[in-house]
Amino acid sequence: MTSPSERGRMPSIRDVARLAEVSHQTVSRVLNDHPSIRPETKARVLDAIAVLDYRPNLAARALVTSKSQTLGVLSATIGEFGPTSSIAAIEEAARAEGYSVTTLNLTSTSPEDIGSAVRQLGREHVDGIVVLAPQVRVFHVLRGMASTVPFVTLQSASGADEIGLSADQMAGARLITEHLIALGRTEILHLAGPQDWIEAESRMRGYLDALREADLPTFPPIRGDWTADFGHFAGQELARRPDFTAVFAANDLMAIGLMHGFRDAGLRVPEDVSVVGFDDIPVAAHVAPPLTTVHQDFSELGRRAVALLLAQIRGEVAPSFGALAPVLRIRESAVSR
Amino acid sequence: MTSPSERGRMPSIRDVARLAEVSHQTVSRVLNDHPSIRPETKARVLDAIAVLDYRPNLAARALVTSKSQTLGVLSATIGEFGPTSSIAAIEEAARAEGYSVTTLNLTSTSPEDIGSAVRQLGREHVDGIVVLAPQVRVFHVLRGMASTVPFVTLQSASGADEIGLSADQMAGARLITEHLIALGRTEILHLAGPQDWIEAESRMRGYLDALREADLPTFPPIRGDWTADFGHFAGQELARRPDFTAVFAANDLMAIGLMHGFRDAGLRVPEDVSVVGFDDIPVAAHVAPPLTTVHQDFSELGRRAVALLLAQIRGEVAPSFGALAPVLRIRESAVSR
DNA sequence: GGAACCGATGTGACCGTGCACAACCGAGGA
DNA sequence: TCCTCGGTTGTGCACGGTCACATCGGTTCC
Repeated sequence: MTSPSERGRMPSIRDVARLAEVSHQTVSRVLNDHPSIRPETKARVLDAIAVLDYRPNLAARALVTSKSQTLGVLSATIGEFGPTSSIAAIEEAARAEGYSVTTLNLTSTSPEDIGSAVRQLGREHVDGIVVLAPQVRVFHVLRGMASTVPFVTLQSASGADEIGLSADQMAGARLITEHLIALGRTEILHLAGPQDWIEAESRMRGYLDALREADLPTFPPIRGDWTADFGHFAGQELARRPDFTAVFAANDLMAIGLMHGFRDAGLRVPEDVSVVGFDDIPVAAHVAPPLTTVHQDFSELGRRAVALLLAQIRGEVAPSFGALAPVLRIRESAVSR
Repeated sequence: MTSPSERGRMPSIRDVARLAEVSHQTVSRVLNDHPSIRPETKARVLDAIAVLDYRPNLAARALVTSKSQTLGVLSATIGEFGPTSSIAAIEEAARAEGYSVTTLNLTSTSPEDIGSAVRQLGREHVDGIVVLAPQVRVFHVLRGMASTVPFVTLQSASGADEIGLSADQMAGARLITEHLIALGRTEILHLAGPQDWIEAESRMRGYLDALREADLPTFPPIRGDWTADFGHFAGQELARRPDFTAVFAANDLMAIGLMHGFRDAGLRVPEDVSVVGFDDIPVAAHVAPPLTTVHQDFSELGRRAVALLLAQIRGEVAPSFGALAPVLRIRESAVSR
């Protein structure tokens, strides 16, 4: 004849109720901050909770409410600095609001894989999803899914009507291209990101706009894959046709690789060729020469994503954020001729 | 008079049972691959599942089995390359085994915060925890908690009796220090990681052992904080007392900052001072000069962590892994005098 | 003075699954 | 023929919460 609490089980709401000499429902009310509970009763229940070291069973709660207090993060980026910082911020912001976070890394961006990833998160009953999958394709798949789960993407597509938010990539790209122009560089190449990426497109458009506005010649952009290795390769190749005086690389990693390639080929950065990047990763300030780039506040981006998603989940009006202003970080990899 | 499945609810195991004309228990058996089910019955159930697009409710399952099929990742590292790669690998390996992953980033490593983080994961009923919190202190707190949840740490403490695994840091540090010695560098400084970090200690010991074995003078190590900014600062300071010909920095970020500092002070790397790092982050090959360092297989580490943890959860014998052999990546930041 | 109402609490059902146990059936051995 | 046994299936309950509704005592208002 042992009581439930003696059988080695975790204490349940009913064990607490027994100890506090109230009904299990009263305990539930205390847990959920129900308004009409006498302070005295509440205190007794809280005591019992403390004595038994009771913790609510989230699975049971999820079962009956069909809300898991969990957010999903769908990521299609391979451990780069930016997305990683955002994810950390998302996680922190979510925890602060009482949500836990489960991440799902996409290894491919085929529609089937995206679909099954979203379904998997659905199966886990996440209350909402933050998507860090900056490929245009992913975006379309998601919109087509008409999923029942609310979601937010960290990258906005071209249209302003999208549910998404992002630093203003285009403005940043424009800013840094104009910086190169102001330095007197007129033959400016662009080492772009992969075709499918939303951010790659925005940065390229910012670059093109700036050049056009200044009546400067544009060159067909080189398509890269974001990696330093590719930048290195591109640098070696480009050095053979030195018909340019500056390169805007779509991210810092490629910019650093690019400088390496130029070095290999005997081109001097910044004197012969100025190089600028995008993102302001932690090493950007310390490479040789220190990289002029555009700083992005990835953490703030993550926090905003959570705020937006939670508003959507709770049916509140979404807070409106202005685009995150990009900041130019002028260092030494670009100088006037 | 509507059936449950018409009320807009998700189909349950009983809806499937009704359609397949079996009991709900039979459906449950099919879902769990129970051996004694007639193939014909099983087929009928599977049909019904497909027709209704039924998905098991994980919350209900977690409630009754008190297993969540979820692994927790406790991380105390701020978005560095290594841990991030490991986490991605952990996530992938866990998903492959049918587990989902929830991450929890520690902002402080005070015993209270660690305790509450572990409790939080416990509340979420994770089946096991992977700890990427390389501080000695965290290790002690965890051991003291006698938590009921199985866990694995990605960094082993000094004792070999610990549940943990790691690349062989000491061997890697030794390897690269010996490389410097072989190059004829005899006055070798060490820019170490923070006092509390297990990996910082191992790398330092590897360094000290190698020097001692070669009968070379050791210098009191400089304590850094892993960041490139600190490396930069240290480089400028060290340049004032050039009584050394090489520096082994405990990670690549600090090594890169260090080279920057030396450059600022007019010291030539590698001619005047050779610099080596640890980790082999993606930019290491592309900075100027390309950084000689020790390569670590962070992904493999993550996979092994999951294998070990799952074995522990399932009560199987843990697979025994040899220490992950570190690999020297010889580049140009260290040369013979 | 009684009805209506409100705050504080209790009662029972229900969420969707897995487990223990029972029941049934056909085969095989005594 | 009867009993045993193992494969196959069904019945009822438990898991730990929340929700809808009932209850009860005390005010308020007419």
